[in-house]
Amino acid sequence: MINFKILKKSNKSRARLGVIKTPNGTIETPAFIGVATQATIKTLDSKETPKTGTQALICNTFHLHLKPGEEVVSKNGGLHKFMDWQRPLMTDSGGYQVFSLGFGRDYGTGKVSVSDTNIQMHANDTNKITVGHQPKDIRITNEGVWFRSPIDGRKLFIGPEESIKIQEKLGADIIFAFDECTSPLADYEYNKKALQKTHPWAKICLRAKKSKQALYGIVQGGKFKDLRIESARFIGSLPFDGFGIGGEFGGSKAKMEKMLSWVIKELPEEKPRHLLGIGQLEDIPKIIKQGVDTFDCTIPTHYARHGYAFISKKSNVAYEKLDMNKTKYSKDLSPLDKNCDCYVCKTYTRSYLHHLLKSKEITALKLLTFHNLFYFNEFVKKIRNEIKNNKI
RNA sequence: GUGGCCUUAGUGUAGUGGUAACACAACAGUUUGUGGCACUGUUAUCACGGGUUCAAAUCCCGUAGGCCACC
Repeated sequence: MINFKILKKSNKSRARLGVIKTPNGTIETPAFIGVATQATIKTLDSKETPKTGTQALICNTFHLHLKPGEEVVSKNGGLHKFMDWQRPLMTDSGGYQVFSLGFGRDYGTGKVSVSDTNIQMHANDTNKITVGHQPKDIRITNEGVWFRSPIDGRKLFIGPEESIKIQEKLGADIIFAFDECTSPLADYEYNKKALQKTHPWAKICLRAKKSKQALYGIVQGGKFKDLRIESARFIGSLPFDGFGIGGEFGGSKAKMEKMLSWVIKELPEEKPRHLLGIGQLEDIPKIIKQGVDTFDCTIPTHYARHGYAFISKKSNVAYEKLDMNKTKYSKDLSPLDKNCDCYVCKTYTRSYLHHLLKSKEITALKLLTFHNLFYFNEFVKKIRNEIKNNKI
């Protein structure tokens, strides 16, 4: 059960300011949701994470089903107690793993765009995936998906009903419908057929849910306008508590904005919208202007573990990405970001962080994770203020 | 003093006649509903000087430096 209140609508864009009330606290929107796939923000514990300004987390059904299993989580008193996070919590349905462990892995592609090297590798592969194709390691049927466990190789089936049952045992405040996330390499026909699975699955998810958890439906349709609109109309007409927007967006930022503009117009105004798995810093103002209320993204935490820090820039460019592995930081006595109020920036020099990274100390990953999350949350907080002050 | 062995990218090594390989480092890039340090590139006239050969890191001679054994 959640309650979404819109406090203010921008008159310059579709952006809006709001509050999502959950049984475990509130989320001020627009909000960045931290990715805690395995029931933790990697390197941080549940006492540290709130200090980054992170309001809510999203865990993953597929991963937690495999390890430790929803029964274990349930015996621990549910996800909130298990991970000591008495704040808003979401679980992703496992639908993304249909892509990431399937065609995503087969072709080495991300979901947003095919990277430069992959563009060359797959120059002739656009629309390569068409109706009838199956990924190597998983099998997608009308009823659900047969996965092979990355842990011990055993086969396991997850369909809409299974996903909901698992998510009920996990016990997050907001759960997601099971969907098929398609690849950027999939053609129109494939995406059309995928909707013929995702849409019935959405209804099954609604019927299967017995708990009072909030359930979000997920809009798919790839980069194709009529499919996106069809999906948004269908999913938007069902009695979900909110809506996720998933899948791939045609490879460029401009197309992502366009896709959002098609979809969001079709969704009920009064319900929250969550954009799944986006965004980089430059994406965030754009998606908020399109009317996105919450979004999750691995960028701040994932990059931190590769040694990158996001910092503010003096010039008018929004931000800068520092690779703290570079030798040039070995004697740099300045903080990561002198405009940042997080304790990492108040305490340590770049020189120290560089040293920790080169020494392969896990503290390096922790400090960078903390700073990056803090930076992202501050970034979004500023945008909330801009909406409040009629600037966007 | 005599005999033997060694010298290949910043570092450590592979390569015993056909136009230099690997690891780490360095440098440049990638990462969007998370494989916890990944991926993709770039970087050497093979100690120096001669010689043999169509062809030399590779064979021969000399020089320099290093290691070992013996007197």
